[in-house]
Amino acid sequence: MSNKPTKSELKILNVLWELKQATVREVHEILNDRKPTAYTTVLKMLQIMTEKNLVERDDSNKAHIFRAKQTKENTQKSLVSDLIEKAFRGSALKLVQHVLETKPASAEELKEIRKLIKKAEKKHK
Amino acid sequence: MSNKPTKSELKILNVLWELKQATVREVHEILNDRKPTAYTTVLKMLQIMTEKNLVERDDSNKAHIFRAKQTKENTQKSLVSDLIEKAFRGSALKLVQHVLETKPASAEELKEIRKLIKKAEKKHK
DNA sequence: TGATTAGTACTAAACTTTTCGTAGATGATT
DNA sequence: AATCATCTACGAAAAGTTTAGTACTAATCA
Repeated sequence: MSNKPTKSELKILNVLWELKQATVREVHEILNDRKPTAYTTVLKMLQIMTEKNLVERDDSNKAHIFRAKQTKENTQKSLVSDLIEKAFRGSALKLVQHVLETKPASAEELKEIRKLIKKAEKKHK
Repeated sequence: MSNKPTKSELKILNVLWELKQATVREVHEILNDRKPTAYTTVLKMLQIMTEKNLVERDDSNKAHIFRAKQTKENTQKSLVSDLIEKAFRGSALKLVQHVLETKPASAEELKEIRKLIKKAEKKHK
């Protein structure tokens, strides 16, 4: 459950999560808009990701269809764990602190976070 | 303000932040305990980091002395921004949510986070 | 002073990740 | 059937990162 995708694997995963599933062409179209990229580059990445089991492939049609193997949530969790470990030496607090300072949350988001804390505090009871 | 250090650069930065400043030897001793590493590997990394301006070097003595150029806090902030951008598409809330779920915070830490929220909410007034 | 120790510089290999060209296969079109 | 468009497979170059050996230099010590 902790296969950390690389930077460009993550770009592809984001597209797949968005579209649920996609062909190489579809992924390519989106990524190519953001940054010019050869079609075969995306293809190759998806092949590698299939080998790494980051993605699954349905090859029953000519144009293979790809799906992310992990949910966005699980992947995000593993990225967060990684960051906490490597840059925050285990202090979740510090990370939250930085988030709140770096990305000023909206009033609603803050309310939402409050809820999460209440929930977490209950666990401590 | 947004030069993202690589994995092993971060290992070195962590040592420098801890010691405030250090020679290659000092950094090497600590890293080598965790994972056997040649002295010159650490030296080379510090040279590269000097070029990248991640670190500054005082070469007035024979054994050069290195200091991190960015504070731990600033670097952490930039790593968090990067993660939010790349994996959370801007949703700070989601990140906090994952942190609270992934790394169960202590009661004290939760109290601390509450404070931060209050502070953030004041800004919205 | 001659030998030893502790240091930096430089080079390059090894490894990882990203990129893309070329070839060949498959399916659609006329 | 011949042509054209679209696709996958494969190989390998390019780029980025990490590792460590060798050479040279400066300081120390016996």
